[in-house]
Amino acid sequence: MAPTRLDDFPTWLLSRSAAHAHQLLASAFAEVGSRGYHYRLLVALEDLGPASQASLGRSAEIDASDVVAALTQLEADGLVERSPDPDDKRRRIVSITAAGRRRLLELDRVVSSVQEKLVAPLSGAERDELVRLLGLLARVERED
Amino acid sequence: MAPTRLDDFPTWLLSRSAAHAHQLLASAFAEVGSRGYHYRLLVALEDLGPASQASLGRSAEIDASDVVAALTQLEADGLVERSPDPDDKRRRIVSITAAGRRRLLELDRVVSSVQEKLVAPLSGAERDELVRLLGLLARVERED
DNA sequence: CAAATTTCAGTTCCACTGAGATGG
DNA sequence: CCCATCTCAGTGAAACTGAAATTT
Repeated sequence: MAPTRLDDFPTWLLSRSAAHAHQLLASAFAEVGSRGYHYRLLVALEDLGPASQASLGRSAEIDASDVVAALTQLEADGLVERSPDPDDKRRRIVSITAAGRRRLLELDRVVSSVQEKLVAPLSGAERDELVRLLGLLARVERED
Repeated sequence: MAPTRLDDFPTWLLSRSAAHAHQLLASAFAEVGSRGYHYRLLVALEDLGPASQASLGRSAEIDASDVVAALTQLEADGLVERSPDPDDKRRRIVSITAAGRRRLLELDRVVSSVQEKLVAPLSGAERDELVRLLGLLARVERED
């Protein structure tokens, strides 16, 4: 055992790779004037259709307090709309606008190109295997 | 292509897994009154022997300004010592103490048990493959 | 009453930037 | 003059906590 080298620890490798991925994503988003939260919320909106802020937060795995601020920005950019829910007055129903859909398609391209850049050193089979293995870790995580 | 689902993106899976790993590590370190930076600096000290703060930072991949604060804590706990470098008065030479070595062994055990917990859902072969694939990503990263 | 939603304010952690002082 | 080192101060994103108001 060589406990002095971090480079074989799964935790270390994961942390390094994720930091790299995060940096690629953050700078790619920044180049088009967006952020990870914005993309994730737009994705959740397309998945769910018009939805409450709380359910969007659960779907995008973003804390409720952060959802408020991010949606305020998206609303200011005309990408989403908030309206009161007539059936439940606690809720505000959020829907994506036409501009929001266009923006999402644009961000999809940005994200896809980042994926490509990230896994560039791997073969097709290796990419699939990486996704499969990480999926196994994520699945267990989710069961906690 | 289904661009609306994040769950197949390597960046997303990496982020989720790394967050999980980080949480496991952080709480394991916290239980014994330590932190990731402390462990990484102690490892770097064992790798390099007595070294300047700047070189420790490069080895542990910790920003110079953060190295200062972390070493101040380690010094307060008696785990490292700082002394002026007679040959280069800009430098402070950091060395690990006997208590620091004992601490490092203890933290090695903590870290090892976290690795085990993290990759528990994978078979031995799968663990090796995950490490290999992440290593490929990390290697390219390092060449930038 | 308990629970859910929205919101604000504040905190923590990590990683970085900028600047200044010292010295090579 | 330029570069490296150490240090402090401050910034910014991500994620969270606590609390309050409203409504179910």
